[in-house]
Amino acid sequence: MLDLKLIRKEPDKVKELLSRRDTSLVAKIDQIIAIDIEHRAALQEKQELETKRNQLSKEVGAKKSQGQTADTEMQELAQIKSKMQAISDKEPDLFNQQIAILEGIPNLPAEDLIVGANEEANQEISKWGEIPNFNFTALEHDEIGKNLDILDFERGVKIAKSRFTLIQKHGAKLERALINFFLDQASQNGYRECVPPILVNSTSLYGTGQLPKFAEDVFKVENEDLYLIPTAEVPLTNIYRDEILSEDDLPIYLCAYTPNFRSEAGSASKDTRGIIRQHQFNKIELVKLCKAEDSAEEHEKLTNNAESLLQALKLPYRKMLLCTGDMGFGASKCYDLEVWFPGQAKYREISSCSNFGDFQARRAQIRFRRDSKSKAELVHTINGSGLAVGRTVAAILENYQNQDGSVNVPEVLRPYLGDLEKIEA
RNA sequence: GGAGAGAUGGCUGAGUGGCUGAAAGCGAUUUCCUGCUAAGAAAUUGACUGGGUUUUACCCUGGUCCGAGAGUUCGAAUCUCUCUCUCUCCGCCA
Repeated sequence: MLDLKLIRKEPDKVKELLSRRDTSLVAKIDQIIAIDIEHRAALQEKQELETKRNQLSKEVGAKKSQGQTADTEMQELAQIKSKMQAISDKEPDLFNQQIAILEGIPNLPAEDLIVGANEEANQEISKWGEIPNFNFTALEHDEIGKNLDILDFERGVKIAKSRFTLIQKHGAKLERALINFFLDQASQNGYRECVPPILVNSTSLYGTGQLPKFAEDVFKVENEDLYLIPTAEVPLTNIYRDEILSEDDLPIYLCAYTPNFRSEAGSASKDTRGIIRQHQFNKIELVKLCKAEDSAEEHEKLTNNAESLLQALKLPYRKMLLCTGDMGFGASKCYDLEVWFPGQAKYREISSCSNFGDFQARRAQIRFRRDSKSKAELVHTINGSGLAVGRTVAAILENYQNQDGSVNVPEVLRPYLGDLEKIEA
């Protein structure tokens, strides 16, 4: 959520930055400012009435305790009360209108981003690794997985529904090996390993920005205020919700392996084959809470942490800096890591590393104090995948495939698989 | 699932209608004191927010907040109702 004070103070700057994302947002800022003026007038009026009420009530109390009557004061109070009725309905109403609009406004993009409407304007920052040159026709991962009997799409659908897949045998082992490898790496990089709840309440989803705007993207538990997490970012970021940390606590590095659940509403015919886009998938998430002045550097470091995993697995990838129009709702700056899929002959996102600035921290009220005298300040939050496990499995199947249908195991994973070198049917 | 108890500031914990934004203790900060440390003394110490002042900061002056929401009352941490959560015991269970 944007800072209302910033909107008041520098409306033109806010509008200019938001228009880089989407020009239609400018009107919303104007709306907020208009309501804000009205709201503050109403608030002032209400507070003046409250002041009077408090004064008179005190006088009534004083008189009554001395056995005197206080009819004049009581009459005046009755008048004030009826005036307050109207205003005390209006004031919170205006405030709620303001918040409702504010909740739907995305974060300001960082000033140095390329302005663009969609992924076509994203900027390639770097490329790593060599694209494998097969002397046979490379298969796509779903084909390879079926042939090896490690991906069972039909039965996944039977058990649940479409976009659910049964992973088994060496596929399941590979999945587990990756989870362990990623967690070990995260630990080495200083991240605190967590096993958080994977059902969270609506307040937590609000804190990270999934609610209220993106309610249709998450699965909700019936008759409970609980949702399946779409990413471990939600529970991890919310660990310190409504808390004031001390400066020494920062930066905080957190990581967790969790399954993630997404309804994929609106992506009906996208990626229907394979395990690229599933309702349930495993991911290791990296989260950082830090001071404002450190967030740019911490963001770079977190992205490097994610990149180093692809490098260790020797998977070719490119690093994209997202343009203003392609970024997620809460991000102010975002790198996507895209891994090469030889079967599909294209790069696909495998990690998204975002700096949220204070956008999430304001919603979740995560603050810190520099010393005992200073005011509480919002932290900055940063997160990224390190990495999406299912997509890594898919990438390994495609990049490490052999002509005979077998798949080599990346060297770095062999210790995790009892020194297995090759997955064969 | 059944029965009961409870929810107050960074923490412990008083407070059953006005003198309570909140006793007391702990912790923290500042100052004083002893040659350092330890001990001791004093003061300060919640969050959010409107307005004034202001480059900020500081300051001044209001308002709201004692789990959440609604109600009673001139006045609610305190009374009533609804909800949420926590704890204890019993039952069930990985």
